[in-house]
Amino acid sequence: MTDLKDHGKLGSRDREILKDVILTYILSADPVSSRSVAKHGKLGLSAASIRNVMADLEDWGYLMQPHTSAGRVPTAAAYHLFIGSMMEARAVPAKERRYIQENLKGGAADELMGSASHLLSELSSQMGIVVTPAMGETVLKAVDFIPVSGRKVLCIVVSSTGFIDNKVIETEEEIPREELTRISNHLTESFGGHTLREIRERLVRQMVEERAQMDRVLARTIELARSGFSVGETPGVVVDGTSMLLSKPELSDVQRVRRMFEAFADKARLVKILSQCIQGGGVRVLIGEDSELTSELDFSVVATAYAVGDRPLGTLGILGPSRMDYEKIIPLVNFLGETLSRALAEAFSGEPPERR
Amino acid sequence: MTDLKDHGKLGSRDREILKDVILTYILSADPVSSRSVAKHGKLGLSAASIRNVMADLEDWGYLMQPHTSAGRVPTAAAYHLFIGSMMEARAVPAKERRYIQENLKGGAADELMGSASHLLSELSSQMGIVVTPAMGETVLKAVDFIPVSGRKVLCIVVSSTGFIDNKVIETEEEIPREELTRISNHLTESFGGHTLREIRERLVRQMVEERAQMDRVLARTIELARSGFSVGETPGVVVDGTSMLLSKPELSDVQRVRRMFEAFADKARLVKILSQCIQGGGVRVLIGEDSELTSELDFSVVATAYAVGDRPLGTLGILGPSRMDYEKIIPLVNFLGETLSRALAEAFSGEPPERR
DNA sequence: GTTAGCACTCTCATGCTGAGAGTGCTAGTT
DNA sequence: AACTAGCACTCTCAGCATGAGAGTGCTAAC
Repeated sequence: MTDLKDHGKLGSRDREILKDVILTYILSADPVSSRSVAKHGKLGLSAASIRNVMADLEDWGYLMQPHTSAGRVPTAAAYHLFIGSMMEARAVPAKERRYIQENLKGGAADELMGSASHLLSELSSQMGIVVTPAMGETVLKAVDFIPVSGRKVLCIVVSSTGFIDNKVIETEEEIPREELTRISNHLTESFGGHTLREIRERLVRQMVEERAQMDRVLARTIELARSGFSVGETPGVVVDGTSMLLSKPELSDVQRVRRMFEAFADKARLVKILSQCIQGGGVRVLIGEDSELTSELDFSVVATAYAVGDRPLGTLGILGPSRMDYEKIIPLVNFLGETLSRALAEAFSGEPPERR
Repeated sequence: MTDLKDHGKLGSRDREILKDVILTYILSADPVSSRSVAKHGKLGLSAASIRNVMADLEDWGYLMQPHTSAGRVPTAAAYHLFIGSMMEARAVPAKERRYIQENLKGGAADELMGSASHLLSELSSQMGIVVTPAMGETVLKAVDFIPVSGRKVLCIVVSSTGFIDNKVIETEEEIPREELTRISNHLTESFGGHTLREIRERLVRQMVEERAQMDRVLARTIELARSGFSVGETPGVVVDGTSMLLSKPELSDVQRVRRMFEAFADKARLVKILSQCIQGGGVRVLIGEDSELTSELDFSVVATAYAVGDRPLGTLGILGPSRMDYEKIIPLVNFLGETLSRALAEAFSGEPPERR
């Protein structure tokens, strides 16, 4: 708004006070008054002096008052500054670590997604979100074709990380069971280890090149693979703990609750927001202004990517009012990202990857 | 509350007035006054006479007033009476029929569940719920075992109606890929057409009887089948249109919204409520008193079972404030149940079943 | 059996008031 | 020059009274 450039101008006392305000506000949800900072704060200043500083902080765009003579509330800029350079992350307590690891052990990939989402919401008291990989980007482990009836075939695709997707496709002619089995074995063996997208592209190229001398089996193989592998182009979203948000004071108004739900009904938007976090490692935080959804509601997103090896699969994170305990939540999201990555890798390779 | 036994005592005029009150209330959500019935109603009675009747109806437990000098509101008993003997069901309009049929055509079983739930909520403006079959009760179409790593095997079970469930199981020793394929073929061929529960039971019996002379392959088969077929014992729930409910005037209080969400977080309870409807054909309506959830919130459930052949698979229905348009919603739920059943049967048999 | 009339009750929106909280400013202190 | 005490000012919020409006119940007349 005003001079955000002079971060540097913030003296150490200004920073100390801003930090105090933010921490208090995160805890209380009420606008913070100069008096309460003076009392609670470590620096032995009077309320009046604090007031001066807070007025400056407001000029610089870090604080705002809901109305004259309410206390002051941190802005998005303040949170950014707080997270970037004044926060002291609190490591995830051993107890929670153990709890997470126990609940994220073994199981099929889709169960892992559910557990991760639930853990996020439970441990952060916010809404937990996990974006599952778009099948097209995953590495093929196995294919199976099951004749359903007539020319309909159920195609089941298993990714190397244990995700499963399926689709009913309709072939041009009825294909006998044995041939389906042969084809699926063939595809599994020759294409395992590549992404579905790669495979599709390769098959299409092959089809164009060899159109002339294709035999029937090859033609059928290509037909099946082309339609079958178009499975799950769009990633899914697993959400948990919506009711957590309802107890937050910022959602005491039904209108806001409604707007929130309408926003969430559009899963594609959630995916888009979360996906902003997939690039680059580590945890990313989106506050207010960064997206339509969060700004309208004064919400924030803390998210990170999970991956197997160097292949990013999806994102996971939490969503809640901007006023949240970043010192706890950022390490939590980080840890969950790592643990989920490891759990998936484990399912893949069979052995736990070496720990650093 | 008071003499509900003398339903018979309701004269035709009483019934007419009660019906008017219910219809008006469903439309307006406001307590309805004697005056409005007198004006709007067909019978040319004065407000005073209507008042007398309404006082009687209150004594008999069909109406209640939120407070003296508000209008009156129908009780659960009134709704039951209305649905049982005074409602005129409005057939689903042809346009909606077509819309439903188009959206419930083909596709894999899990997509069908999602579509059905969405259609329910969209067309009723209430929350749509579909309970998916517990895998244990479905008929086996095919099994597949895919080696994951070491002794871990991914077991994929396909039901004859196209539902898929999967599970990672850990075997006692590593089993080579070819043997897994042989075993899955064997199981698929010899047990297709039976329910998972039956198969498990039969295998366990077999294991006990032949314990002595079991060869290794048989032992492994039984091991795999036992653990693999324990898949999906509990049914799933697909919910859609939660935000629809938020616009209802009865949820203008955040506390209620919160209680509702907390109730819904417990999917098991939803399943239990909906499952009360699975027995007996047709549509069932639960109003208020019938369950903890609905009574606390003044909600109702309209649900029916869907089935393939004579085998009931799951239930589907809507949930919303008791004040809902039963004349429209009951036929809607009924039609959706039939259409979903047919769609699933079609996927199963390949041909649309004969129509009556 | 029906209706008109009227007193009564209850809710709800409105406006007022005083208490409380918090600020901004100024003048005085260190 | 930095800090603080004091004070006037502003804004919110809860409580209260008030009056309009809606709806009922009852009674007496048709």
